[in-house]
Parts: sequence; C-alpha cells; structure tokens
Amino acid sequence: MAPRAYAVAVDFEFELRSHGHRVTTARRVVWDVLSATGEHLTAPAITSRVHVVDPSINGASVYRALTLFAELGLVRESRYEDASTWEPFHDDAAIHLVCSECSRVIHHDTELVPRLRRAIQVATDFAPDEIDVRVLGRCGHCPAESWT
Amino acid sequence: MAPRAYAVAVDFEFELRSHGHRVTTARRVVWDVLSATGEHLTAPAITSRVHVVDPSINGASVYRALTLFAELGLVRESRYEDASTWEPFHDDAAIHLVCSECSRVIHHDTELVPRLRRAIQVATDFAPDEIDVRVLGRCGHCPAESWT
DNA sequence: GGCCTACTGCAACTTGTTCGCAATAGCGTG
DNA sequence: CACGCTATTGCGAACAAGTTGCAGTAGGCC
Repeated sequence: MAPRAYAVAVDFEFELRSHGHRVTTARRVVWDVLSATGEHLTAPAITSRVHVVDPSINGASVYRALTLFAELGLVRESRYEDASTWEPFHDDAAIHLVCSECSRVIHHDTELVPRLRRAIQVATDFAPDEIDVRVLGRCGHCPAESWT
Repeated sequence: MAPRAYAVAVDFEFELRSHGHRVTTARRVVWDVLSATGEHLTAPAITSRVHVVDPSINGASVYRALTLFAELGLVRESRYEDASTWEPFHDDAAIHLVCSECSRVIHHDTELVPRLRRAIQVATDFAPDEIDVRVLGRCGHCPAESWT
C-alpha cells in the first residue's frame, strides 16, 4: 500500500511563529519528512531521511524538533517499537493496526473509541484524555505463508 | 491504592520445566517480584527490587528472565513509559488506564475490546492478534489541583 | 555424590536520546 | 537592506536501556 500522505491542514509555519518559535531549515526538513510519509517513523529513521535532504542537519536537532512539534501538538509520539515512533497528529478515533510481519502501521477509524471513552467515564473515576489503541496482527498484504 | 496482587494461577515452575528450562534462583526471584506487585514495572525497577532480595543477581539475568517469561507467555511487555514495562500476563480485555499525574496503571475490563476485535475483522483485511489499549488521563486519586 | 550443560555474572558494546556550549542564522528594527 | 539580539544549531561527550560473548557455576538427571 502506498504510504498515505496526510492531508496536512496544519499551517506549520504559523504554528511555530504564533508560539514564538523560529522557522528554521532543520525544523522545516523534519516537518517535510513527517508529513510526506504519514507513517510511524522512529527518530533514527527520520534522521536518516532528513540526511538525504540535508546531511548537515544534526541528529540532536531532529530530536529537538520532534520534541517541540509534540509540545505544539503537531506530531504524536508512540512507543510501539523498540524506540519511539512519531507521526503527524491525528485524532485518536483512529486506531493503529500494527502488522507484526512487515511492521506497517495502518490507521483505522472506528466509533468504538469515542464509545470506549464514554464507557470509562461512566464506569470509573478515571478522567480519560488521550486514547491509544494498538492492535498487533497481520495485515492483508502479509499472507500467513511468509513466515521468516 | 494498594497494588493489586494478581491471583497467579500459573504454576511458574511447571511452565519452565515443561518447556525444558531450569528453575534457577534468578528466575524465581524475578518471578516473585513480578507476581508480588502485579504492577507495570520497568526492567530497571524490577532489577532493583530483585537486588533487595539478592544483590548478586545480575541485571543481564533479569533481562534474560523477562525475555524468557515473555516467550512462555507468563508476562507481558508494554512500551508505555520511556522504557518497556512488564507485568504478569492478563488477557487483553483488560485495558490500561495510565494516570499522567502519578503514573499509576489501572486495569479496567470492558466488553468493548472483544467487540473492537470483531469490528476490525469485519471491516478490514487485518487479522488482529493482540489488542492493547492505553488510556492516558487522570486517576481518581490525583485531583486536578496537584499540578506540578 | 558426580557429570553434563543450561544459566549466570561480568564487562564490554550497541543504540536511542539528552545536554552544555560556542558558533550560527532567523527575523524584527531602524 | 544592513544590524543586532537571541533562539537554534552542530558538535562531542555523556547517559541510559538493553544485548552479547565467554568463562565459571549450579540445576537436575543418573
């Protein structure tokens, strides 16, 4: 499946400037990488894609950019893999189907997530904020035969 | 809230032996720590609790024990925090309510999880295996006033 | 009690992530 | 459009989590 390019409605530069941050080359390249793939990427993976565009951008700056973006709510950090993965922000009605074969992460929208939120509010004294659903399994492109 | 001690129905030694593994001091202590708390613990946290009982047990052995337990399905690994956390196995109808204030992890059973599994099977070509739901929020013991 | 070998402890290593600091480059201003 | 203030960067060093190879140790079958 072609990586789904996110329809990025977010005005990245405006978000930065309106919070008093500068629009720099490093930040722009990191943002481009993220919004171009729309996939879950580890920080090292992002760094290497960034280096394709501009090898002079340091890995530390990639981390700093990601951290900043996360604070601004532009990206979302997950910890599905060995390292953190990052993706452009989407609301959490979209759950993650993680293929244990090819590591692809598929997004799937379901009304069960908002329902789950309500169920928690009703049944517990826990105040839910962010809901993160990960489903491990096998995607349609990885037939059972292809075991490693 | 007192940490919930799991009713560990699993015969730990039998599980090991029946798969051709030896019952060693290191493995027993790690198992004791895990089943005594029933909480999500990071590997370093487990190691330090292990060291209270027996400081001569090496950290590497803790990792090796955890990995083995996971292979045998005795424990479950999550990646909610900065590092992996481990807990005795429970089936995945129990979702995790993670308090962003006190880091406590509360288990909550809901029939929405099996329903979610069915919904995925019906709506997609993804074959779900393990479902992992994390809800970030604030638990009943952490009132809104106690911001850091 | 003794033997075989699965396990362990150790220490060095890999990899992901962070930090301090001097140099650099956004961007508001004149 | 040049200038200056200071937020950001690149760099290298430092951390921390987790892994691995190896020689020594200790389960458990006889």
